[in-house]
Amino acid sequence: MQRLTVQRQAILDLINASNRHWDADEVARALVDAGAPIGIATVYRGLAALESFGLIDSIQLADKKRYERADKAHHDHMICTNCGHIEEFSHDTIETLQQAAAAKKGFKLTGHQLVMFGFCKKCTQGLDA
Amino acid sequence: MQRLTVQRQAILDLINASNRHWDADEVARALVDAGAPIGIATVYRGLAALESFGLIDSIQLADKKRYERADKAHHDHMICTNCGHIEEFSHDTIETLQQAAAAKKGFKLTGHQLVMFGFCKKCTQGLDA
DNA sequence: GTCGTAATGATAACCATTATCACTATCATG
DNA sequence: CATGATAGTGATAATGGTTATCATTACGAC
Ligand SMILES: [Mn+2]
Ligand SMILES: [Mn+2]
Ligand SMILES: [Zn+2]
Ligand SMILES: [Zn+2]
Repeated sequence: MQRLTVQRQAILDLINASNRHWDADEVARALVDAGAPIGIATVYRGLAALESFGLIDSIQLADKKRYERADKAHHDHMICTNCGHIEEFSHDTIETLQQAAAAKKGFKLTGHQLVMFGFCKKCTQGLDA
Repeated sequence: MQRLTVQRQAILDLINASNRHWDADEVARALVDAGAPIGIATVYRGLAALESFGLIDSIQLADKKRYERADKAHHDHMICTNCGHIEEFSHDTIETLQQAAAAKKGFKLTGHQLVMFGFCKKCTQGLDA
C-alpha cells in the first residue's frame, strides 16, 4: 500500500469508529450511506491493504471474513449461533498453552484463531423463559 | 438421514480408512478412482448427512470444509502454511479454560474450533537449511 | 406389485471473493 | 506546467466452493 487514499481512509475511519466486526458488503453500504460511495472491489482491496499494514484486524468465519479495529489487544471470539452476537475474550494462559502445544509438535507458530460457538447471555435467557 | 446408501457407505468407509482431512472434491475423486463413481452433489449431501449423525467430523477452514473420522477423541489442529500439513493436538487444560472463559461471559458453549497456523517441523528444518 | 418418499446426479444458481481492464489520481522530474 | 510512470479505482467478468432444482432411481412398508 503506497497510498492511503480517501477511500482507504474512509474504510479505516469507519472501522476505527466502532467495535463492530464488519464484512466487505457492510463497509460498502455504510460508506454509501455516509455519502462516500465506493466500489465493492475497492472495499475488498482496501481491507486487504489495510490489514497487511496492521491497521485493521480480521477474523475468517465460515462464510465470510470480518474486519475490526487493530488498536485492541489480541483477543479471540465467541459467536452466538442464535443471534450472531460476537463476544470478545482473551485468556493469557490459553495463549501460553497454545505455544506449549505447538512446541511439543515441533511447530513454529505464526498465528492462531480460536472461535467458540454457543448461546450468548441474552439468548440463553430467552431460551429459558 | 434415513438411509445409509451405498454411496454414503462408500464415503464413510473411505474416510474411516484413513487419517486424512478430506474435502468434497478429494472424496469424489477417490471414489471415482476406486471404481465407485459418485456425483459431486451426492458427496456434499452425503458428507453433511454423515456429519449430522456424528459419523464423521469436520473442520471449517478458510476456503473449504474438510472431513475426517469421528472415532478419534476431540482434538484441534495446527496447519502448516507452507506445505499444508495438518497436525492434530489436544490439550485438556485449554479445553477447561475455554469453558471457564465462556462461563465468565455468560456464554453457553456448544462447540469451538481452535486452529493454529505456522510451519511444521519438516518445513522449519527446510527453512533453516 | 404399488405407493410414498429418500436419495441420486446432472446442472443451474448462489455468493463471497478475486481478476481484468480501461480510466483516474498522485507524485516525481525536466 | 507538461509529461510520464504507476498506484488505485470501479464496473464487471470470472472463479470456486457450496447449495438448490428437478427429473429419475432406489428402498421400504403395506
Ligand atoms: Mn474482535
Ligand atoms: Mn483432525
Ligand atoms: Zn445471542
Ligand atoms: Zn509444512
